[in-house]
Amino acid sequence: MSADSPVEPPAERRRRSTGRVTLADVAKAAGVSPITASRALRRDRGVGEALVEKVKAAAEGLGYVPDPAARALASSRSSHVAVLVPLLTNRLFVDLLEAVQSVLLPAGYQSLIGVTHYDVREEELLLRSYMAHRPAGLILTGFERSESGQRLVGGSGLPCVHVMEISPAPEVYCVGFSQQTAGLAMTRHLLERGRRRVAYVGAQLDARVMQRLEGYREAMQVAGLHDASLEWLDPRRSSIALGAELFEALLARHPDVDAIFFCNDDLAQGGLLAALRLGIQVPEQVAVAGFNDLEGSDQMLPPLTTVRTPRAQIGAHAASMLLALMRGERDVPHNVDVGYELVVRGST
Amino acid sequence: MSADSPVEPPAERRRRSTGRVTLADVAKAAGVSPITASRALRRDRGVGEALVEKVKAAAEGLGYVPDPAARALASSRSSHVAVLVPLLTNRLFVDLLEAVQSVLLPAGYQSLIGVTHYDVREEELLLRSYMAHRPAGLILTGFERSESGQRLVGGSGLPCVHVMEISPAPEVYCVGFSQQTAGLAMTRHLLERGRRRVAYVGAQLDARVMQRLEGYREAMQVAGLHDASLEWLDPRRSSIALGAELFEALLARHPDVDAIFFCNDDLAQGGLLAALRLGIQVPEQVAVAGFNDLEGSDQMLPPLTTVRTPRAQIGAHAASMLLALMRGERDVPHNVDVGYELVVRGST
DNA sequence: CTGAAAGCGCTTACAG
DNA sequence: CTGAAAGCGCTTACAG
Repeated sequence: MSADSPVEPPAERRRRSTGRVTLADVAKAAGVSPITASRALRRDRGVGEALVEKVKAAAEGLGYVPDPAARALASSRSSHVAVLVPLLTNRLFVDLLEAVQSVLLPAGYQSLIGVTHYDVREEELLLRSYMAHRPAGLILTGFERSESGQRLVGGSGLPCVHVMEISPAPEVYCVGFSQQTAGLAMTRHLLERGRRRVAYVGAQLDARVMQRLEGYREAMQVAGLHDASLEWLDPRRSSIALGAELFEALLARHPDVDAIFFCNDDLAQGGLLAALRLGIQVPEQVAVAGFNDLEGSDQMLPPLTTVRTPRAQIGAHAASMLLALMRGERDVPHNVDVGYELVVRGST
Repeated sequence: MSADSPVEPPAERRRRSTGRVTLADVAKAAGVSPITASRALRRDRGVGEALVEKVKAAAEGLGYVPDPAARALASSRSSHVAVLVPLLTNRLFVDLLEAVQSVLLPAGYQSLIGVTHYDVREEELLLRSYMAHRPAGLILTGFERSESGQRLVGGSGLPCVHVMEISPAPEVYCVGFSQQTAGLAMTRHLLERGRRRVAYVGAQLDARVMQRLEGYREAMQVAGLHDASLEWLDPRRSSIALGAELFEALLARHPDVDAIFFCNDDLAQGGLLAALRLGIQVPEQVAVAGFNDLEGSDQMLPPLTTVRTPRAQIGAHAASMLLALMRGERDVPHNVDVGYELVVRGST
């Protein structure tokens, strides 16, 4: 055996072996061709059950790990799924991502997480950069994007699932709920509690915040109580501090307001803390409602009434849907409405 | 031109072109060989400035995007950096990640984000799976990992930067601060305020929480005030609700406690809310301190005294350090201490 | 149901 | 400073 060494150098020098256990090694060990080994491992078409077992055993024994790069190059499809969310600082999207990962990872897919900061230009750059990695699929938040971003997605022909919103469009896959209906439901709840001067406070002003506003408007108009001066829209990033600031400013300007519907729980928590600071009674003087049921909302004084949004369910369902699309399944439902839940606590 | 079609099919049928603009196209357009084009684009070794410009122009003109899979396969090094954090539900790590991404993305690297849930077995699985992608580098949180996780990292020979903690070990790269010293500083602050019965409340009990505990112990022992029954350690996940629960339980058991040092701000916020609910005066009856300066801490009643941890700086610095290591730079500083800041507010 | 050949798009290792 | 050849580790497209 040691006799080989002196003769081989020239050949050896040419090689660039990475020391990796390769599919060829597995095939040799199993006594089949590399193609068969490849097919057996991927459970592709018919390969005799006996062979599949033999190949799997060989792979196991050698500690074979398929090379994603080689696979991607040969098949022009990687094991990556690009997942784009607006923010990681909103717990909502973290919960969504965790659920997505919990479905995708066991299925052999890696998530490439992109944070768009609610900026369509940033999203487009991310899309462009991630597309170069030939992802196997896409998960995108909502439907708001730039023209060319849209084209990138459409032109790629890649399976794509949109999350958080729903859409009747048949050419689009989505998992979410009607933000507008949820906004309507919360406003109705406040009206049913006897509130008349109900304000809506929105920040960030992304599409979903505006859809909730639509629901609020509809409920207020139906009740004949709509007053445009009670719509407070601030483009700044949603936060506890901003909620406190807007709560104080709104009540200074409109002392007769008897309920505030904040578009997100962090704002509402800030509002509740401001009320404590200012000695304003909640809900006696003013009722406070939020959206999303974020951490801490149930601990506030008083506990915050809000809309619980099933983001974990959305993430898991979207990932499963994407898996089905990537498998090439036909008649996958396009539009999945997972609903929402009104959670009434002490603040209203 | 249309005359070609009838003759070519057999050859065409063999091809599997993806329609992508390839390096060969760029090389042809620039009138150089693919190798030269490759080197020019990567700014590898000497390629005439004139040629570099010509190649770049050609690439630009054709809209060339390098194929990461092909690059990874040929060089056995991808453009991925694996970044492992314990949790995304702690804002701390989100801030860290954002900073890492903001440095890595412009440099052409993608982050593969892995969430370990403070579980060394989960971390090991992630490591194993990410290693298959031949990442160009690693960013890991802390030093606590399984034997085989350790071996995976060490054996790979990959550049690796550890974040959040520091270590004098010369073979290890890290960016962080001394958690123990920070814990010591906060405890001293409470003692200087005249507090004598200072409790430490920790949850999760990961390495850093225990290091802060060490600092607390040291300060208490030096002051001759250490009392082991005032160390409250709960393995459950840190949260606002848990902080409220532990605050109430601790004061019920030890009514003489005059200060509580929570290992994280979410716990402390919960403690503050519980105090409000129970009518316990903060800081008069009991002072409350937290750690990390998370969102909302400055909005609490009273505002929370805490330790501001420069996680954005840590993330950015770690990413730059990794970039230097991946470039093969020598004498990169091993151990970067970015410090921390005691933020004294109304709660102490 | 299985396999020999070619190719995916790059870079490494040698030469010149 | 530039290039022709080979190879990275897989899978696709054809055959049988």
